Amino acid sequence: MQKTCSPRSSAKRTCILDAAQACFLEHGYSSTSMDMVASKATVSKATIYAHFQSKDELFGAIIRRRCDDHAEGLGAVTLAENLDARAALTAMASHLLTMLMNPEVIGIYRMVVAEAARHPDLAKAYYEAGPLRGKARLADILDTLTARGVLKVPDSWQAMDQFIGMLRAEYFNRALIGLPADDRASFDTTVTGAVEVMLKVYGV
Amino acid sequence: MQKTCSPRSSAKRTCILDAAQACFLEHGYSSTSMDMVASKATVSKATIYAHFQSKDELFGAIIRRRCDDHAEGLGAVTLAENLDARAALTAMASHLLTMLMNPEVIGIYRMVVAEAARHPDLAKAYYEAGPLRGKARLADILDTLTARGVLKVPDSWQAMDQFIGMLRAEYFNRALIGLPADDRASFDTTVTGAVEVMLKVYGV
DNA sequence: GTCTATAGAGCGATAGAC
DNA sequence: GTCTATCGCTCTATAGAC
Repeated sequence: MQKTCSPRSSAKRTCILDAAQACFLEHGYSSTSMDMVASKATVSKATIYAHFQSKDELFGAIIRRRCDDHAEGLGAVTLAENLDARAALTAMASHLLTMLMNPEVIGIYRMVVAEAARHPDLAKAYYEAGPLRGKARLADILDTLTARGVLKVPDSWQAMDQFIGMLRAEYFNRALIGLPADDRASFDTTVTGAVEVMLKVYGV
Repeated sequence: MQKTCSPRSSAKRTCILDAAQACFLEHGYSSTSMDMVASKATVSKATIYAHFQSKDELFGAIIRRRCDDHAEGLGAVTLAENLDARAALTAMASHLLTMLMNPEVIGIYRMVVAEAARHPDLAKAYYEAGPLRGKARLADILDTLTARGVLKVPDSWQAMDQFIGMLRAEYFNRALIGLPADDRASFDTTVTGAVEVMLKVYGV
């Protein structure tokens, strides 16, 4: 469909994206050089510039590609017909926290935070393609549970923010800044605690 | 107390630290050059290297200095004698969220997150000097409120994590990645919502 | 301690052959 | 499209005068 072919999903292009992603995740945006990416992708630097106009554009392409994957991942959170509130909330929580703790997801988030000041447009694209879609999906589930009568959530967006906030608390935050997990806040205590709070506040 | 004097709090040293902090906050660690710092501090680059061995060491000195300030700030959250639970929680929440939204605090946190992979020791120092001290102080307040009989918090550390998590949810997260505030999540709705949840779950 | 000047390395991006 | 070779620039860090 394009003039000089340059297919969006050529093997080389994918190879460059994979290599660049690995480099960015490991060293951050600014500290990753195009030579490093070229070396990792086993192509020449000029080839990279044949596919991507600049380092910034390469960075953006990676963020966009990953966001699509995240969105797919959260779309997979479906709701079995006859789950009670506790089971449904627990499924949502462990699915979400598992995704948040994925090293790739943490790496992308670190980069977005780090480059927020200089790439606000990228942060916006990331937010809308990733977290926002996930939140919408999960708020929808809360509304469904309310409609079924197993929960009573007046404002599903606010409740969702609180739910996600509790899941992204200590356990996730330590991982985000690279600290080892603590005894006091584990995966299970975080999930169970957040679910219990939701049940007490929004249970029928 | 040192050989060649080089006092830790010389005027030039403080001046360099102030300038470097401003540059790091604005451009991030990697994108800040020593020339920029020298220019902003109106000293020569060589003078900076007379006070700090490397760019890394300069970065560390700034983080450490700021952490002391944060700890002081949270130490100021004291508890009036006859506050009820809602008033006490609201005071804690607005004080904490105000501090979190401070551009300097956000900037420092961004840098710690961004450099977490390459400066794990710094992240640890930051966490222990900053968030950990704050959490200990606030968990202590929850215990006091429980002792007074106006709250019933079985595990003050978990409750504190959940409280802080809700405060650091959407409203803070958007600021962290540089997005403008949203209608749905404002300062007031975040504080009020978190307090209401805490009251419903841990109220007497 | 503080300056000017510069070394020495690495960066993003491009030219030109094929 | 892909390569080799290189430009022009900026970076961290240092040398040497004062």
